[in-house]
Amino acid sequence: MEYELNTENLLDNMPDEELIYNMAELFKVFSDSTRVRILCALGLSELTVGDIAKVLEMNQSAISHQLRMLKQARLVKFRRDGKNLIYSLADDHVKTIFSQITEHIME
Amino acid sequence: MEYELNTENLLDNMPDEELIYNMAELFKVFSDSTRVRILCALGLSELTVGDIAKVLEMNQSAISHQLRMLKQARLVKFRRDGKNLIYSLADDHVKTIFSQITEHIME
DNA sequence: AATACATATGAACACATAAGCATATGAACA
DNA sequence: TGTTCATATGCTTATGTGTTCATATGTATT
Repeated sequence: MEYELNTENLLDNMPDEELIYNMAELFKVFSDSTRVRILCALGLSELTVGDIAKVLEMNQSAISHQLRMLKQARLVKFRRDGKNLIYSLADDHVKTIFSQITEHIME
Repeated sequence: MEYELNTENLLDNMPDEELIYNMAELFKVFSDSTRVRILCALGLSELTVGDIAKVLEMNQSAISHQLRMLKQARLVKFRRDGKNLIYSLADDHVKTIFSQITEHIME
């Protein structure tokens, strides 16, 4: 009788497909340096779209497109102030995740 | 005198470009469900390439390509056992990062 | 040495994604 | 109501990415 991997037990203990998919989707949001830069900037101060564009020296449209993704992922929120939309980080997980990753990179 | 954002202070406090780039690169590794599934499987047990292919019901070549990325990112390691290469998770950060993300998703 | 087996690699293709341009939306204020 | 300003959106293009197929590499076994 040959050794054979018992895949059943493994499969039973694997997180379900939907969770894995969602994880990957969330990571995808962090996987672009423009978005990471936006998040870092917002980590320092709440900012309008125009401000972000200025700080990152990028097109307003590009920033707007990326903010859309960040909103969908619930990583940023915004409030209106006159004609401006002021964006800020949605919660503290964002920061925690960042620090973990940074730790890994630093080693 | 109009309000104007002082971008200098912000820029001074932004992490440097290289770190941001590296962060994004690492997140990129986590941003594909195949890779996440591989990492989950390895979280449960060390496995050969063939085993992983079986468990995920995927092409051996596809797994091999993805393992390459995971190796480059130092998220997995391997040792040889006869004809087989046995892969396992490289360290505990991987798990920590996972749990943070999961928490965020669950909310 | 020859063969079988496990894994890696290169090329090709199909699909996803970011950025820029042009333009639409929508709030503020004259 | 019309104009202005900040932001969002649709379209297009260039670039990147995952998978497959075919094949190479390299280790064990006879």
